[in-house]
Amino acid sequence: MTTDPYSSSLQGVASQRVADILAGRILSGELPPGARIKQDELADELATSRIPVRDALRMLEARGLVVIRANAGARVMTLTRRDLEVSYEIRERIEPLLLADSVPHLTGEDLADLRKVMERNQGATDVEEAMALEREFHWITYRRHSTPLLAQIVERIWDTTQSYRRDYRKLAMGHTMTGAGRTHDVEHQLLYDAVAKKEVETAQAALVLHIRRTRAELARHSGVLANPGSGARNEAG
Amino acid sequence: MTTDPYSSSLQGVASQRVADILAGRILSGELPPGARIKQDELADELATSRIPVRDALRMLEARGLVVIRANAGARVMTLTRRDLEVSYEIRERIEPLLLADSVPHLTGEDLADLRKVMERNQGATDVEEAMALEREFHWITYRRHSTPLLAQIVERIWDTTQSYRRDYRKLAMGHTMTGAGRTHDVEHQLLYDAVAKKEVETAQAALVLHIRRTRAELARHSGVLANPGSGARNEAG
DNA sequence: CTATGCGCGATCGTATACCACCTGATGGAT
DNA sequence: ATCCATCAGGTGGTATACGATCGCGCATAG
Repeated sequence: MTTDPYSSSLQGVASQRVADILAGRILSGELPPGARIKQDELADELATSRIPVRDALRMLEARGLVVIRANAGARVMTLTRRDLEVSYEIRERIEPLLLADSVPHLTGEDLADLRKVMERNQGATDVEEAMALEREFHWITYRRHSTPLLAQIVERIWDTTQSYRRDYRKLAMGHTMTGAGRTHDVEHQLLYDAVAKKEVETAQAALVLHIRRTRAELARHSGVLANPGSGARNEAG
Repeated sequence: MTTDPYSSSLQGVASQRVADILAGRILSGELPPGARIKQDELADELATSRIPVRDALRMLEARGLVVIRANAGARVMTLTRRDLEVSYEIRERIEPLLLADSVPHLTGEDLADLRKVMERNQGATDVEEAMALEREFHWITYRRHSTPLLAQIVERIWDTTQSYRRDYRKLAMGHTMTGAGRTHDVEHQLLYDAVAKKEVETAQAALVLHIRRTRAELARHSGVLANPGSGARNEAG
């Protein structure tokens, strides 16, 4: 039970329940990018009718987790290498905004939580655990934001890129465990220190560094990761 | 007719048709922020059942145009002053990315279109016309992008802020028609010149200036515009 | 052997009817 | 005057049915 920064409450509403379950499966990698999602099948499995399933799919489309094509079904969102690259460029530019909005209002307890997660992360060896902790770490720094709009955009990007980050981590774990892993930890430490001291601009710089280096790392390895990039300029019907 | 980066055609699909109509009403201001949307009513009016209407509402929720609360109905998205401010800060940071991605690939015809729209805009006095031309102008500069993800985010922000921009323009038209209006035109000219010369960084700078100044202008007048801002830090169930 | 077109099945989209539940408002009791 | 209970409107969900559309395999032509 990780403290997922997303997870909406509302248990009684079937569509929300379906959406949560589906989102979990996508974010956990159980449903990989490109996987087809059949409405009947899912409705049957979750003991509900197709309407909540359809509603859930629309909700997930809103979050960028699935893509729906009329009469052709829903599939888990796929990103091209370029999309992934762009996602990081966007993060680099807007997450500092979210951070600056939150940091001044973080409490002592928030900082304690942050430190705890950071330290647990430094000892983590399991990919799933590391991903969850990484996510939690950053979202604690964003915890006291007052800009849901911005947070939603950021979260959406985290969600849509999650599967690809996982693929990378699994790949990287084999041969860079000590090198890249350590750098990652150092960056977290830098970010934590700046956040704890409420040095907003330093924290922003640390965050940008962190995101940019991760992007570069990911780009370096993206050759082996799948994806038939369509180098098309805009779309035309 | 703005160059919508997605806008699926598909006329046969009722839900898409409903979504398009609803989006039009919201963007035109016919349905102002906060307006309630009743499913039965809309279904009846458009001679369809509630299912396509629900689907359409979910689609519009995905675009950030409406907000759906379980059992409490759908309403046109409302932004607080803070949301509006943040929207502009986001635009300031990510639209230059989109611009840089597109400008190098703009054709001579694109530039001709751009110039045409700019000149028509300089003579426009009608608020609706000016808004449409403003939108078209910028989207022509983005026309040759290859990053639908980024374009989608940008378009979403344009959509959700449209009603508020309209309110401002209507307000400003009365007493700043010559002052602010001229500045606006000059900025467009600066952007156009840089784009035409394919000076990407200059164009980006001009764009940032344009967005930032618009934001400042809007903030200055936002006092009179509605909105009961909830100064709450994050949400808590 | 490859390419083109056809047709059928699997799914999706939509319609209808009905019940269950939530929300907001109305009105009465303290 | 404030608070709580009740009630209608409206949405969420279920069940069922049927037309429309897309993918894919198969037959046929080159």
